Amino acid sequence: MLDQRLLRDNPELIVEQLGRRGMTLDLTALQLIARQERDLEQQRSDLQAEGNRIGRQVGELIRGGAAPHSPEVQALRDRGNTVKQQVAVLEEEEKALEARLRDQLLAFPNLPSPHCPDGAGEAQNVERRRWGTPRQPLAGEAPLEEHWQIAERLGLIDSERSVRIAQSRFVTLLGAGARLERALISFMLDQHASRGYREVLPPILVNSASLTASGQLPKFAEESFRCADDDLWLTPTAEVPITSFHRDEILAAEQLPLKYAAYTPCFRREAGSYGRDTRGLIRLHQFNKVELYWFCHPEESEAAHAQLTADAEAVLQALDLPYRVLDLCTGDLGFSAARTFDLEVWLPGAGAYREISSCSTCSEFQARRASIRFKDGKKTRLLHTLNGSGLAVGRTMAALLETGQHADGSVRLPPALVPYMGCDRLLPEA
RNA sequence: GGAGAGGUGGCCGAGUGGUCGAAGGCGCAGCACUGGAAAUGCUGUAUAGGGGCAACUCUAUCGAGGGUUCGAAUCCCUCCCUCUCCGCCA
Repeated sequence: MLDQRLLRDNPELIVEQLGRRGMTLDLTALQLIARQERDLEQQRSDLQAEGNRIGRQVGELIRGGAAPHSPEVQALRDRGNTVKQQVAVLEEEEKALEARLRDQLLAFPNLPSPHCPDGAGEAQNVERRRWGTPRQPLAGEAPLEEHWQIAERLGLIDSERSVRIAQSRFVTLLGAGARLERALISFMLDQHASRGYREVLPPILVNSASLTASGQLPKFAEESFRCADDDLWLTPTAEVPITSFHRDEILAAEQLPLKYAAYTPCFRREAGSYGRDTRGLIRLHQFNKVELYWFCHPEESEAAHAQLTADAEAVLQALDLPYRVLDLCTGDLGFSAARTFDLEVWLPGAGAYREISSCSTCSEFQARRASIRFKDGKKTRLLHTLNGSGLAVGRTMAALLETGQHADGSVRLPPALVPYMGCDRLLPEA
């Protein structure tokens, strides 16, 4: 959420910075509401001060021996009632303005970081670096298979029966496929734990306040699954429960940074993506993800962002999966993010880089929505939140299958996974 | 799901209509004492918003929301949550 004071005092900055996202805004009306709201608040609290004075006077008079129904006391009572009515009227107006203001403020995305490259859309994302050598088909070799072909051939997934259980865009993992998923989750969590992250296993049903705090609500309600009879939703990412883990808290500066690594299933409706990535593990309504999350001091968030991204990259490196890092431009930035590095893994079968992690700093945007602060000396300040996938598990499996595919039909696994899998390759079922 | 008890500041805990944002204690911070520390003493120690250069000041907040009253932590209503017992259950 944006700062109300910024809206009142310097709306030009908001217009300019959201302009970098491609938004055209006129905030004069909203600024007026914000100022009216403040003026009303001033009037109302002055009136309340008078009411408090009257109340105190009545108390003093009665304690001093005045009869409760003497004309003097009665006059004060009458004035008190008048004041009360006036306050009620002002309060109602004030609440209405406040609600309008909040609704609108909640719908604005975060201001992009000054370091975020300007651009209109994904074509303007800036590639920062590459790691590893993308596997290409050898001359004369058969074309490389896509992961879903490999997975079906090896009996690792069953998509058709999953439709029977749920609907399309769900998969069932089987045998070595199920085991590989589990191995990857353990491997990722172990690696992050060894790098200073505290492991978390949060609730995966979350309430509306939690979704609002991290930015999915109110604008993106159609992206999440909702439980009809409760104020509960299936979490679209562990970012949601972790943000709200510390909602309404004031942390000590010495506690920062707090670093969490959480495995959760994630649920997304993927509205508007019909026909895209319909096969395999790339785009599902339910997928597993290990999420990295930092709560940190505002002055340290830029370094934290680099570190968090490096921690996500370390997983790809440990798995020998080539990737590149994109610095998302302002036009491609997510709602809550001030700056985002996407990690794109190389999929040899598809012959393309595909997003496998998105590492964002949300500056104080989520902290303000969730009211998460820390004591900076005498002052209480909003902290910064950062999140990144470390990694999306299904997509990691897809990359491993395509990268490790062998002419004999098997899939070679990277050495790091051997202790978790108990084997170094996946073989066709006998 | 049924029955009962309860939700007060970082924590414990007092407070059943009148200067209560809230006694007391613990914790924490500063100062004094000390060679240093302990002990002791003194002082300070919530959040949000508004006004002011500042000192400071006004308003709100005792689970949440409404109500009664000139005045509510205290009385009434609704909701939420926690605990205990019973039921059910992995």
